[in-house]
Amino acid sequence: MPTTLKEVAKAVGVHPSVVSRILNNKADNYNISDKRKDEIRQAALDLGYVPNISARNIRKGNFGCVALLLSSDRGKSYLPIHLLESIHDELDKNNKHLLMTKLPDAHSDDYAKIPKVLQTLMADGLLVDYTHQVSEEIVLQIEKHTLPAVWIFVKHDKDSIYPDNKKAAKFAARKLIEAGRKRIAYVAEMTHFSDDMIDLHYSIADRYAGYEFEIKKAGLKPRKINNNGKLLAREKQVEYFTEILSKKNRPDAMMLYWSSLVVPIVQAARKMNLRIPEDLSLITFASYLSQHSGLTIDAMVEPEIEIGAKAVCMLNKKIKNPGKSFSSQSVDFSYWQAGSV
Amino acid sequence: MPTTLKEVAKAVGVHPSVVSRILNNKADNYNISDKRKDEIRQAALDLGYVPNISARNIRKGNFGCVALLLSSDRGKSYLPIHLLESIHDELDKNNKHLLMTKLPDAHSDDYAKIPKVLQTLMADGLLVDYTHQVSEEIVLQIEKHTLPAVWIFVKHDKDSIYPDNKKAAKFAARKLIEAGRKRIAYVAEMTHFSDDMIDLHYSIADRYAGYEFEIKKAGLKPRKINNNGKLLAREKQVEYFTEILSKKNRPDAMMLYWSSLVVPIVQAARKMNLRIPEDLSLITFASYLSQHSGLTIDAMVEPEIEIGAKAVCMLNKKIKNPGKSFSSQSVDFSYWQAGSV
DNA sequence: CTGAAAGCGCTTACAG
DNA sequence: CTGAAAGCGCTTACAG
Repeated sequence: MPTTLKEVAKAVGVHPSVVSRILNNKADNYNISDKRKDEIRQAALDLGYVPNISARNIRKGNFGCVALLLSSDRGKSYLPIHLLESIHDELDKNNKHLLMTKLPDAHSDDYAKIPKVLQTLMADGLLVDYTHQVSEEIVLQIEKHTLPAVWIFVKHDKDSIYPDNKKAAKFAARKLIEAGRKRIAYVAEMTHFSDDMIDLHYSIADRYAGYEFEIKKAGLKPRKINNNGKLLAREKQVEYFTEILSKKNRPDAMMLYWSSLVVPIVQAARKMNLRIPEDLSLITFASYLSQHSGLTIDAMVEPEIEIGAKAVCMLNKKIKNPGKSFSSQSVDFSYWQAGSV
Repeated sequence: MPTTLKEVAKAVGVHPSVVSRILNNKADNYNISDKRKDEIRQAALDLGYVPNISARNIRKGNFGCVALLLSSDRGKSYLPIHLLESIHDELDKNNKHLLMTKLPDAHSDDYAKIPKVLQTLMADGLLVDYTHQVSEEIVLQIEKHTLPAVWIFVKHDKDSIYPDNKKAAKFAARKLIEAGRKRIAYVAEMTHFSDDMIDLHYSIADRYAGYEFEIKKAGLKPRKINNNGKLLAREKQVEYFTEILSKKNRPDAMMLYWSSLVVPIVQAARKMNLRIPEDLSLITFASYLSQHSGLTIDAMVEPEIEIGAKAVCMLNKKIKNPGKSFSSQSVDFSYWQAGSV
């Protein structure tokens, strides 16, 4: 069993409160001799004393901890390492810890577990990372819960931090227009979403809207490539894009919903002997990490670091002002240039 | 301030201990009437009562929590989402929470913070994910620490869970040999490691060793492609591989240290009009996620889910048997077939 | 300078 | 069936 404060005190022959004061540097007002301080600190070290945080927390009345709530379903929450690190670092500045928690999803058997999970959480606040629209029930459960919560990658009126997808899409479209492209297509995601997902992520609508807006403004015609909304197996994708690129009136530029589309499109382009960017300009949305993992295509990069930091800031404010809500904030994408436009 | 047990008790007009017993289902032996049970549960619900976990933990003498220790340095720890989820799920089965903690690295200014971080951790055990050899100092700090620890993705004699890279490399080499390839090259990583990293990850040696073993066994000649150990900018990589593939005696198969090498090699192959796999067979090491993010190359896939689960198992055993060590365990890669061999 | 005491919110033998 | 009490390990006014 771990050493307690009492044991350290006994070893030195003083009262536990003295040890506590010295170890917590609350002794400045008391003119305790350096000798005694050293003596006590050394004893704590020798005995391998580690303060019991639970005991401390119970006194302080908080947990010094924030929980990151994730979906259990693969694909329903988005947790790139940079987001995680940024959340951690920002919490660390406030001497708070980060707790990871997957919440059972609506259709799962464990659904009834949610309240239990939320109850057993040792956290002062919640960071909710449900990338895709989550069931009403979960939202309700979380809002009903006493803990302050901030939502990330989701567009709510209040208490959310999300990337400005529409603005980024406009920016990307303008890049392609400025490059002199005339037949600029938008390629929607085709593989990521399962059929039973009714509520789609806001980025799906917003990216297209931004694209459409700029294209029309430039007097061009929007074209959406999405295989009629049907999923397409990985193997079939190259074929699909090859066909599109072999038409007479083929696109001379493409804007991709997500970087997973890059591989089949680049393969199709090479098959058709189309040079990038001379014959075909490409720009995609991508994760921050893509910049460092060999993406050779220009990208609108998710502002994961900033989102993490801002979310923690907002959550801290909510923790300090219980019951208060804050306006949601959008964050701009950054632009990663790789010579494909 | 949150509702306490006492307040619930007062609302119903009973003693706090009664409420505690009923809410924790310890009331079976006491024949408490269903009516009273319902009454108390309802009151707890109405008042939004959430038990204070710190208070509970302090009584139980543990934290119900395990900390995952990560490096602060990008690239020094490897945290794919499936590993994280698997760790979470396995802990969840044991009603334990997961705490994320980045530890300052040896060369950082915050280095002195390590002991403090370790001290302030509310955890019953440590899962250490320092993918690359970590400084002696950190190892020492962690071993000195009273908490039981398990290391993942690292090959120690004791208390570690790691993937069997040598075995996987042998398997991959055999695949290429069985496909009738004669000029099988091994492509070492060139971009990931900075110059100042002296201790390299064991996978670097082990993968090459496995490859070399099988190649020699088959009477073939090992060839290592690594640009003389020098880093190569992304842009230069396609050039580099194009040159290699344009030689008369070019490789007819390649085994890649990591999937980040796929893009430049595939691009170079297309430039040279080499068909995959007819003219060039490829097989790479990759993360579990790659299978779902459009990797079109056969891969030895990191067993992230199994590693997470096994690490948690071992850690649980260590928590139950303080001071005891366990033999390290290796875990096999799985093989992802994508038609490139 | 130091100690005795109260108390954070909870659980659990123990007594009735 | 229920209550009074002790105690988990700590911190912090309060008293000396």
